[in-house]
Amino acid sequence: MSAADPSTIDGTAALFRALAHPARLRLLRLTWSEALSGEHLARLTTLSAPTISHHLAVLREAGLVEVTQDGHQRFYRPARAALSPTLAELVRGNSPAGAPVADLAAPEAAVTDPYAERVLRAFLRDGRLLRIPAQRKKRDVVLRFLAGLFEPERDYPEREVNTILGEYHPDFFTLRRELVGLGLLTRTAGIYRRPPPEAPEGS
Amino acid sequence: MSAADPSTIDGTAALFRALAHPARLRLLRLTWSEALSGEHLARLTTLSAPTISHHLAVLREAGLVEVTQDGHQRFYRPARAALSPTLAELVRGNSPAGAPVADLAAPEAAVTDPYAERVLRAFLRDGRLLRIPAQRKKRDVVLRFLAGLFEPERDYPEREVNTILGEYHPDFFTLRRELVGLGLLTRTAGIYRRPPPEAPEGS
DNA sequence: GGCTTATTTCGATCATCCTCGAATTGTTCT
DNA sequence: AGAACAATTCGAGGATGATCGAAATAAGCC
Repeated sequence: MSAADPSTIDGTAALFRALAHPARLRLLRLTWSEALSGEHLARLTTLSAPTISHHLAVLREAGLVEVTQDGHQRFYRPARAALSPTLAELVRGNSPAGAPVADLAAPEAAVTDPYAERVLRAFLRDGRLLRIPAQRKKRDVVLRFLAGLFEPERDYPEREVNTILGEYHPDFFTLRRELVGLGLLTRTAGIYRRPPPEAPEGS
Repeated sequence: MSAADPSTIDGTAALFRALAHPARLRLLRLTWSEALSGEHLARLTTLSAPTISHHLAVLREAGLVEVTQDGHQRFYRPARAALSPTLAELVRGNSPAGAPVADLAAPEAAVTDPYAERVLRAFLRDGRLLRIPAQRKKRDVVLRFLAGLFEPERDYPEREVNTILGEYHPDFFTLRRELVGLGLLTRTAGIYRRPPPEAPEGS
């Protein structure tokens, strides 16, 4: 129930938030060499028992400490594995090894065409578009994939379109223009829609 | 004037605080592959220009982004060096290489005795007491060093004694008891004092 | 069962932070 | 100089978090 998932942006922010208070950093330092009870920690710091309990709960919620119960006191120690990644790995959402992110990847993009799959694998990395393909055929593959991010028949204000496309490439403007140019999105009065899958193009 | 010093606990907390918001994580991600202007970022996210400016200022204050001015816009990119340490290194206050911390080390401990110096170097690491020496001679050296942390002739409530000693070792209780046992601290009515340097012991 | 100790929950207060509209500064172009 | 654009500062609101006293929970001990 705890340990906010660091593969999401909000989860990563929660992890950093748990570390963003000097009292909690001190608790991790004090317990580094040996596990300590909450009451012991309350006396080491100048904080009250409820406050220590609160901070330990935050650290536990973030998966940063491990607890072992003994008698009627609990001993806390840092969860070293959770502290092993670098800031850069966390910021980018990488697992240290290279595990799949695959989360932002494709809400609907059940890609079956082997050629399309190869192109997407080449241009998408970690949920981001490395660059916009220059070749028209490859660019079409990418644009169709991006169109799949939008639910058909739903209204999207321009700002939302920009946000969605911007997750994949900073130049959302070019992507948006090309999507409209191919008819994969339609624009009327500043509102964008993805046409129903039946009629992708008529020419 | 910026870039809160991560060798202090408060500085480290400030660094984590700068990373503890999803909007700022997103900004770092969006600028990872290419530097972007603030206005561009404002359109990629759904945030207003002042809000983006605020978040970029926070990141800059923490030394997490670099700025290059060009025309009348500024391009931001992540400061990768600042993002290279692991969480554990930051929590413990280690520089990744092994640079000196030397800050909590010794307010007054002008150690001149070469033997004492050798003992302290062996048992103190990064401003913490690795373990309490078992040999009496070595333990005396460490206890005399710890006594040097207290100003002579000043009143210390027990809580403050615990805090000061606790910075060096979790078992501040043993340390306190031994300091009193050697007469390096005196205790009267719950108040601790370090006696004047003239008369350390009479036996 | 009562008593003690360690931890947690609750409730309230106070401080900090986020967000944006409006206004300001600084830069480029004409 | 004046217009246009990007960035920042200022001020206000709403939200989140830190801290502690008091009370509740839980686990040993007598």
